[in-house]
Amino acid sequence: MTETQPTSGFQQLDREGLVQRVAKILSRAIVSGKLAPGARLSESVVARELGVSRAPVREAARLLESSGLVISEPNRGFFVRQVSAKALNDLYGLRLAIEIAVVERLAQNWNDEIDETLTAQVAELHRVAAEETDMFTQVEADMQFHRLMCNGSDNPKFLQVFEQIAIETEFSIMLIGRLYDDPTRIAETHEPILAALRTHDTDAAVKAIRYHISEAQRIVIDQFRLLE
Amino acid sequence: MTETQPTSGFQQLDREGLVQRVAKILSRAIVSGKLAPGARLSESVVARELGVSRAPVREAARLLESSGLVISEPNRGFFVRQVSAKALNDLYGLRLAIEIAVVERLAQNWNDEIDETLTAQVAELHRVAAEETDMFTQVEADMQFHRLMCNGSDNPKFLQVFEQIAIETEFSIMLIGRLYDDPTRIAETHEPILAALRTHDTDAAVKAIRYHISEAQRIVIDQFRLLE
DNA sequence: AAACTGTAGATTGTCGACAATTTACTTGAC
DNA sequence: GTCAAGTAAATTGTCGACAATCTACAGTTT
Repeated sequence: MTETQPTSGFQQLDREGLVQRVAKILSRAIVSGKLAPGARLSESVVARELGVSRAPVREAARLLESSGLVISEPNRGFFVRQVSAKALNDLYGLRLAIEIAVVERLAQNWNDEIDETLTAQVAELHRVAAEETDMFTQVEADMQFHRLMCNGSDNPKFLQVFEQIAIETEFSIMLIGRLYDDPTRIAETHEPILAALRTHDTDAAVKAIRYHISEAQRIVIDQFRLLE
Repeated sequence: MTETQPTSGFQQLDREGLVQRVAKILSRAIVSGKLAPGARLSESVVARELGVSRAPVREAARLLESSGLVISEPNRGFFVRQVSAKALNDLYGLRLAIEIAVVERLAQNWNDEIDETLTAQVAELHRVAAEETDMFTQVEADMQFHRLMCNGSDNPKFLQVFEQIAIETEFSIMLIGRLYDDPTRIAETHEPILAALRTHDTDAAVKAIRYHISEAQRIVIDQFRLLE
């Protein structure tokens, strides 16, 4: 429906604006830990380093502000956000609320397409666990499973909030510096959720997701407190 | 704790930036319906009308974008968001998920201060209903009750998401143009929630909020469909 | 007539410069 | 030595101008 001209196999060339590119670079720098929490994000410095003017940098920073990676203080500039154990804990609280609603819907609107997608993602989880890939890949694969669930809920709002949560969560996990648990075990703990959804058992699915998120929360928070 | 200089009763004079002021003006214009959904938000026109340069207008528009009032199309500018019945329905779905989590917490962490605050707000609801104030005031008072609940949940994340929801909801209700229900009845339907919370009855509170939100959802959506 | 091409006007995207504000440092009084 | 006031450098806030892009309309071809 979107493809109007399937004549030649030309690939859509990069039409994303300067602002988006700057935002991506900055967000990578923050999530990967190159910019420590609390660090000042100087417009002039970033602009000079990237060889652009300050205007796109400012807009990119505003974008990052709305995804919660940086905060702006009037007349003082942008700073990489400080995360506290409490804030991280609260984040998981929000995530639980969202994901409970999502699995409730999924259990009712279950179909083969979603089944296939989620099953494949659990397989992917096992694959990256076995191959012992880097932490970023592991965390991303985990998040992707939950993202797919939100996407399958048929409510874009859940996905929208989840994306925000995902960015902050990854940010915090990267801060911890190492994976919080055995990757294989993480892969396995997704299976009860899937099993419950397959049988349209709403209560079991809610219980499974509640357990899953709470476990992740406990482990991450424990690890995080060690840094404070 | 925030007051460091309680010497004289001076009021904090307007230190909020130009961006915030522009954002507030635009947001008022959109929510009040002066700018119809789908309308283009021309930077140059707005800048000229307000007597400022385009830079602050752009930033304000970005701010509004993150609160969901406008959307930006690259190289084409900003447009007032179109809302569909489905989107509005989804919004209430998200709101329900959040508020369920909020009342669960409130039922457990109940204290006199919150009790007092919420009771006062229900009284306020009855007051504005009796005085037959304008719709905006009515809706705002309703939202304030739920905002106070989120605020009392001791999880700023819930409040943050709620604020986003509140803006979009008010926007949609203003679109409908008239109040969706009898104000007095609205005021009354908040009481079961409060009653359940007072007795720390989590299940009853969840049931009450579920009923409350679902009713509002049903009424608003029905009204909204008439516009489409 | 329908569809493509080209051009002119308008709008957004980006930039460098100046004004306003904050920050760091120095100076001076107690 | 400590604290306050004053000053200079650095940084953000805002602006007007130019470049890149889009939109609409006219002209041309089939």
